[in-house]
Amino acid sequence: MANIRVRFAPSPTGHLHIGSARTALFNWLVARRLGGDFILRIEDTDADRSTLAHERAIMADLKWLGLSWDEGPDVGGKFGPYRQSERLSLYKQSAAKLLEEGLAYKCYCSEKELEAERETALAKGKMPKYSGRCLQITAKEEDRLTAEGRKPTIRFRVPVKKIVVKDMVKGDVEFDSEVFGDFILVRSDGTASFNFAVTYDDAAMKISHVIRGEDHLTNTARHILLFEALGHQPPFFAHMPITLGSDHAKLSKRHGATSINEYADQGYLPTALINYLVLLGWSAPEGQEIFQPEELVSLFSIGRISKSSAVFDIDKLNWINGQHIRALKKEAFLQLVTERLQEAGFVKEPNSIENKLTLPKVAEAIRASVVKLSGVAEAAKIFYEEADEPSIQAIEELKGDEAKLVICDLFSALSALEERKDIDLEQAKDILKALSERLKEKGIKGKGVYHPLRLALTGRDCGPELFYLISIFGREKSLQRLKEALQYV
RNA sequence: GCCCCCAUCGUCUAGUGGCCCAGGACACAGCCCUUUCAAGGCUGCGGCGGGGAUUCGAAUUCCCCUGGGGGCACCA
Repeated sequence: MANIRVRFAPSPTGHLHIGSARTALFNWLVARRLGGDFILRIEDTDADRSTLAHERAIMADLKWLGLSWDEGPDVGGKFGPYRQSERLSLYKQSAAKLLEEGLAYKCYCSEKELEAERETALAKGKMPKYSGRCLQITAKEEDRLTAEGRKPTIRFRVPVKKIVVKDMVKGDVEFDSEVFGDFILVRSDGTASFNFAVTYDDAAMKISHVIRGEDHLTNTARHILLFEALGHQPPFFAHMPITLGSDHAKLSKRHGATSINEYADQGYLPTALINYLVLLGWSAPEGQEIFQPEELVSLFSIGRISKSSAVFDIDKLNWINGQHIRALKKEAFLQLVTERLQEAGFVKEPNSIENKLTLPKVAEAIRASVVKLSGVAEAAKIFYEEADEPSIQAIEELKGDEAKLVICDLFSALSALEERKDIDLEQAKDILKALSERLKEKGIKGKGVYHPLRLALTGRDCGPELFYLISIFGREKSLQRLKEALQYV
């Protein structure tokens, strides 16, 4: 199959939605997998709702996800322009031609009249459809209506026939064109309708595969008719199941965060989001579940897209994000942790000598417990804030003779170290090992050793491993904390 | 109301007539590891919507029912 060309065609009416992102992803995967082109086309024919700011936001979201396009309004391409608002004259020309060929006609019906018609049809239990009344209109009537000030729309004269959508996901789907009436190609204000602009552009831009949500399946029947009228071979179609919320209704704002940027803010990794999104409706042949984007590119196939819609499950996303966080290279994770700690105000000068030394240790110390990046500050705060006031229960625990012995032991071990010298991870481990051996002789071990130390150092009963604490705090801060703890003893 | 799509554990899914008294993952529960939490490991819980038909044999094919979803605009 030569020249694979796929497109993602969002309307710039908001941020990039989870569902749209998934559509974009599948298109991108097909393009990258088959060595085709991925085209970004902005469908802004609805001037009231479309804004340039939204267009930019969507592009930023796509870039954040790592979905790069080969042609688009910003990068150009051979088939531009890539904003439908800039293609209006093309649509007009095309519509004029259809009019001339008798494949379309002018309709002078007002919105009010159409609304009344629709209600009648609905009441009678029919699929609402345009009657085709204006098809019969005479030149005289036309003059009269024009004189009245009516501005016509241009309707497509839908041929009566059966249409088979050969869908790569759903299989052959048959429609009877009689169920949908002559639909509008050009609105009375002269702008193209969605159905017309989409079809015209997919033809003009030589799109080979249209991959979009299942909600467009009925439209596709119309589009096929239009492709024929336009004298074009229709592209291949793949309608993927849509994403549902937990109540099994189409995913929307009331289900919580639905736009990509919200997930970015919460600290989901773009690779994790991609990983999760692809799993909503696609599965790898070997059952693999965790992938980097490049792996997906080599594994993806339209044939393995499932037919039924999937429910968005935040628990699984969280798990996948954790997997991706743990798979991150040390430097990459360090960078992300540093950013979050700066935002939290814990780190002012990431390049200071001290931070250069401790930040890598902090990052690794909290890595296993972080699900989302938004949890970084919380997990790392023990290193930057004052120790918690020990609870009454903790104080009770510290009061024991054994606890006192343990704390004093570490105190003297640390005191013996050279002042102002950094305690590295290995050294910290050695110190604790030696301490544990000394105390073992006195019959104190396991929990009896480490628990009091953790309480003394952090005031908490959970957190990263102790050697991290000592190493990151360093000699002075550790001694200080131990001394403070001793006052409770 | 009409048209279209879909139907395997709570959720995401594997499964294309015998390999399936259905496999994996998340979640949940228990155990192990561990000073703790987390991570990790192990075990468990849990499903082919119902009814017919085809067949020696159906999760898998066909029909009906039921259920869910989508569409039906001078919105995209």
